[in-house]
Amino acid sequence: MKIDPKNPADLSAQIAKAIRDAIMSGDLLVDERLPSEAELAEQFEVSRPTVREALKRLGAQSLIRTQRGATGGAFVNRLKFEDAYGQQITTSTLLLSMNDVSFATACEARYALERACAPLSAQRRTADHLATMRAEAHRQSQPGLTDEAFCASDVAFHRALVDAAGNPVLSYQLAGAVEAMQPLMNMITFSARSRERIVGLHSAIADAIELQDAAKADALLDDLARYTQELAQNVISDREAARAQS
Amino acid sequence: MKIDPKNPADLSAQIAKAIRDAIMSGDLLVDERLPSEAELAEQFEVSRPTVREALKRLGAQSLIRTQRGATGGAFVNRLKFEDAYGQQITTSTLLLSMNDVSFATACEARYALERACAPLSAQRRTADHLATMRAEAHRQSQPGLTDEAFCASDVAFHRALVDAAGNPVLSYQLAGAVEAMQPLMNMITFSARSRERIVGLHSAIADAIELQDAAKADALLDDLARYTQELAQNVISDREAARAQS
DNA sequence: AGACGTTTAATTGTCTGACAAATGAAAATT
DNA sequence: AATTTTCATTTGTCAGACAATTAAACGTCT
Repeated sequence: MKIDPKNPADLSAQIAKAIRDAIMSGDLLVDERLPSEAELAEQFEVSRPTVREALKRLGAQSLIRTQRGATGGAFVNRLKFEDAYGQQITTSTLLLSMNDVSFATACEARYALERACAPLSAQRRTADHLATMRAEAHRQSQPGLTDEAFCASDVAFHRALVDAAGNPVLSYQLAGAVEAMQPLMNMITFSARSRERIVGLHSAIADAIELQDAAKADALLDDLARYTQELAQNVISDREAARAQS
Repeated sequence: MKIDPKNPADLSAQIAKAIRDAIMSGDLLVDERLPSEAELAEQFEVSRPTVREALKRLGAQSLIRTQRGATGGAFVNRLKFEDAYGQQITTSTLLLSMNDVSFATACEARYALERACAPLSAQRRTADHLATMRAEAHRQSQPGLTDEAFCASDVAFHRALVDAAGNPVLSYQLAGAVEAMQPLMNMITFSARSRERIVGLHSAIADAIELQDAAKADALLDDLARYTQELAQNVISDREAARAQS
């Protein structure tokens, strides 16, 4: 973990890579303490600020945590699912917004992934998950709700559906897809009529999950996906019409 | 983008957050140049090393890129799917290895996600994707292959299957799940007999995708998932038996 | 005037040395 | 023995400096 070619640029990146590799290969174990910044500087034959830049890079990926004081230092961090959620959501959100990903593409991906969870969710759903889904469906039926609040509740509903699968890996993978969709969803204005239909589908999905009817849940998610696409298509058409008129 | 409470610790983290928020909110556009490190230091009323630590954090997330020279500086980076792949894979790999995620859980997630792609892949597969799948299946049938090479080819096969769906968001989400499985897959030693069966399933999957038979592909993936779980279970059982004996 | 080499200014990358703040352990005191 | 004080270690921050890189501005020659 100490090879640095004589390329005197990107030193901090090279050091970060060396330490990252050591962590990923198991050379450094969870909660193990790294040498102090001064020692690392000596080992790598660089200055302390350079070492610090490398450590900050690793900190940004939640690979290490630092603590001040006598027994402090940098420690290999046990990467938690909740830490990874945040990073995944940031990355996914930026990916969608910076690459001109169409609503259709993102929506297709989201519902494809959710439908992958549905059979497992139907099989393993607990009372907790069902209660959350029903509570969110009920909230969505309140009249005074803003579009943003409606979307947020929609995300919460689908999160509960995904979490019901009882597979943290799936929950993690889908967190990004579902949450990153929210900015795109916010462009849709939901009429009372469309809200009614969505809430109806949500309730039906909750019913199917409760009855452990995976095929029904799958079909309903397919309906919901189609309807969401339809709503988005209308928004896009309206905009183009308005632009043609002006 | 310049609020810093008088808390004189974690300054670089606060600055990184401020800039990150500015990027995510659209205040800073893609390819826009940030102020120079010296100007940022002045704006935030901190020293240049502190600013640099903040920039390194953002660089680690591929949110900015830096360039030296007269017209250089830090620029808001257009986050590419390929950049995000790498981060997702490191994060997913560490998540699995550091959280005692069982092979069964990871495997279940992986195949659930792949089965979500299958219908789309069947619908949109190109000659390229089919050729890759068949080439990898053929490679897997070579006798002299090491277990690692077999696994790597397995990953390539499934990557092609996922990419055939023609949805970059899906490809991105699944890259982590599929690649992060590889270290876990490597614990399995594949006998000639089990390889034969896997290759057979792979070929059959390629056939189903070529014929655009989504139901068949789904059923075959289910078979493959079950068989993989069975192989892993055997490895685990053998180990426990060996431990009990010693 | 145009092509080509040179200088120059701006910017990042790195280094040195220093001090402040936090923190736990050891030492001193009650 | 319990509590307080001191102290060493480590991270967090700062100031100033120099090297390396890069493109634009400038000058020179044809």
